[in-house]
Amino acid sequence: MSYTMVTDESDDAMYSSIYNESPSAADNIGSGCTSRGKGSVLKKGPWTSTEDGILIDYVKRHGEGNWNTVQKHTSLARCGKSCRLRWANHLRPNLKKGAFSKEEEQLIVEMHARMGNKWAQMAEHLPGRTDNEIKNYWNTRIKRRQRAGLPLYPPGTHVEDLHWSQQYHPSTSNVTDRRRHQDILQLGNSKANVLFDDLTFANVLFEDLNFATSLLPVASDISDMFSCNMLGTGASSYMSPILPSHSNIRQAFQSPEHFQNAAPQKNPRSCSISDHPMYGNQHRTDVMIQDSHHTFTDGMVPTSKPLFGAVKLELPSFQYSEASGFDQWTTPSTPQSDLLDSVDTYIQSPPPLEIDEPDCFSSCDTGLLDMLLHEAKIKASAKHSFSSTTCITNGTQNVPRGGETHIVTSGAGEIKSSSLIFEAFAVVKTEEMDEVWEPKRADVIRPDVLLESSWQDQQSRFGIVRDSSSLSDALSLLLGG
DNA sequence: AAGGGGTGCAACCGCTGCGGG
DNA sequence: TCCCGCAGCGGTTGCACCCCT
Repeated sequence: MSYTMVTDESDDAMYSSIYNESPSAADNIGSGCTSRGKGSVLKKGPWTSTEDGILIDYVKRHGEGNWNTVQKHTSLARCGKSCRLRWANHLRPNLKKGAFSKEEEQLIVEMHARMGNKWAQMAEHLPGRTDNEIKNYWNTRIKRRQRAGLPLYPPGTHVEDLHWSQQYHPSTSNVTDRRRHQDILQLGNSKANVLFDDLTFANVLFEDLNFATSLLPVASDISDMFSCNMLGTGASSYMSPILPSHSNIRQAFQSPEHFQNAAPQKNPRSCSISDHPMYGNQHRTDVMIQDSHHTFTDGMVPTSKPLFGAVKLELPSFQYSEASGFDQWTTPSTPQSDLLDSVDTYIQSPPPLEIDEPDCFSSCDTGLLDMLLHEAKIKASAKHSFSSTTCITNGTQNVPRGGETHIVTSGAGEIKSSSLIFEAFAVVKTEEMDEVWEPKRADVIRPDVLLESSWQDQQSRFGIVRDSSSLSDALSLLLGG
């Protein structure tokens, strides 16, 4: 749908009446445009063609910038911000109108996976497109995919599996990002919230299970199953992830060293989530799904509205510094060393901690494990064609495909996947809220830890040669092997 | 045909960063 | 160093249009 909001001359008069003379006109003066040049009330609302012409003429004569002087030098009763926006989004030359092309759509998806809601930065890589356009597109896309029950990122776009970790990495999330998350959640501190922790982990699990989709054909199904069974929503796996409040994270990780100090360095096995300020002392958080117009449960949640236990679901953003050279990334022929390094590190690294309770699964088994395994067997038996060298970049454009370098062999990926699946069972277990759960492997699925120290470091630090055999066995079970 | 909800675009709002005085 | 104004960004809202019943 495409239509212009420019009104004709008669509308101009109408809007003059509405915005400048109506009793409510003063109410239309937002704090963003408070100046009242020439003693007149600044106009708001849709632009008229006359106003457009005036602005275009002004820019021709004076160039862009100095938007606040537009009102002084012209008859426009618009604030500078409004002028700038109008020019940038509609009037400036070389603007590309119309629907996004497939290439543009894919680029947006991949950029969002990498950048998060950095619309302006995305617009820089889409000539002729504005940040507003991209933002609107993304928001509607989110809703579309949400309605369709699809994951936000199409299969094959796996960078999102990384940026969850990246976003929670204290040293890489910038101040602005952190600030913007301050109002995500207002969680109290009175008592431990096991469910909050559970859902947090569950979210990570879903992400990782989706990640594992390319490695494990059954993983996505498992993920969906999890979302239905664990959360009881019946929605897609992306419907109701719960993330910890960033403000809490900020408190917990005021410095990179903070976690290291607080983390169970001495004896990781003795780590309890409740030991850490990030995970301890959380209120129980229930899942609230809003799905009304302009309310996003996926990717964006209005932060100006009170959230009852709901969390801003801004998708994990694989935030890169501007200096990281995004252009390189957009050029397929250029080595994607940074991204791929992350990918490879993330995927190929085995879980850092062993499952130290041999009876974990039995004690944690709520029946879901059996169901999962059963389901996995069925699916695996139906998918004999599963290759042990599944390319993790299947379907993505910018991550090079194929080639040993970028292919994750079944070993590590499987280990991770199965490990994460098993992680979930501890999570499932704790849905029985009456029990006090003391996770022994909290830092296994804490992305900040995963980033803070490499998997390999974790291994060496904890003196763990990963118990990969058990996990491989588990995977074999999942695959019906 | 009508109306009510959904959809998508345009514009506004609040905030931050930055540069100049 | 501080203050102030401007530019820009991201989130949010308003509203015209679409579509379904």
